[in-house]
Amino acid sequence: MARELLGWRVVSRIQGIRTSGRIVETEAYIGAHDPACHGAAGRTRRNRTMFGPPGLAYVYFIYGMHWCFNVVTGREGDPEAVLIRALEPLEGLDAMEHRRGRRRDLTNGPARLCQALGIDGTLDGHPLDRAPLVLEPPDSPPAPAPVGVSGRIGIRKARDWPLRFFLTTSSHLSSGPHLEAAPESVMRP
DNA sequence: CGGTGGATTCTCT
DNA sequence: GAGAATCCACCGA
Repeated sequence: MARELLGWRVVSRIQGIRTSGRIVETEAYIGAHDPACHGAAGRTRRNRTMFGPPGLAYVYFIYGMHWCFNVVTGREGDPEAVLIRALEPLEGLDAMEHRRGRRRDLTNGPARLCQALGIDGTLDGHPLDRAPLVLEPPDSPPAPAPVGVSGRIGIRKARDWPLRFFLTTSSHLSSGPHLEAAPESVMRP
């Protein structure tokens, strides 16, 4: 599902402002046997949405100041989700710039894209087939694009599991030292 | 450009 | 009380 979601669009309508972006980078968190998955240690108040039915938004707060947005993908009871790590901005660029307080680096990072689209904890558990936060499929047929795979970013446990997926030609991927940290783990299907 | 450390709050042990 | 699926300002080259 993490690979499949590349090319889909995330559309938000927050405070009457429409913003959207195309998914270019994702990470998979694959359930109770995945040590890096929030659901690995069982159901808690924080991660309960992960255990719900697929199609919900799992939004969690991290590092004292950031929100991150996941798409719940597992069956009810299975804590599986896809973290949306980067978008290509499409609509509402001015609103994104205003929310982010800068004109670059609007959506290249999981917390950055949440800030740009106005996503916060009030949307945790929201079904993604309706406003104010909607997941839309790509235009059919989707243009073929090379997909890169690497280890996941910013975690300690199971860091080398090849569960990060990205459109290699995108100029909107998450930046920083992480991207170059493990070039040998990047492969082309 | 790369490296470093601070911000800041919530959750669970 | 530790640590977290992060970001940003700042530093030096």
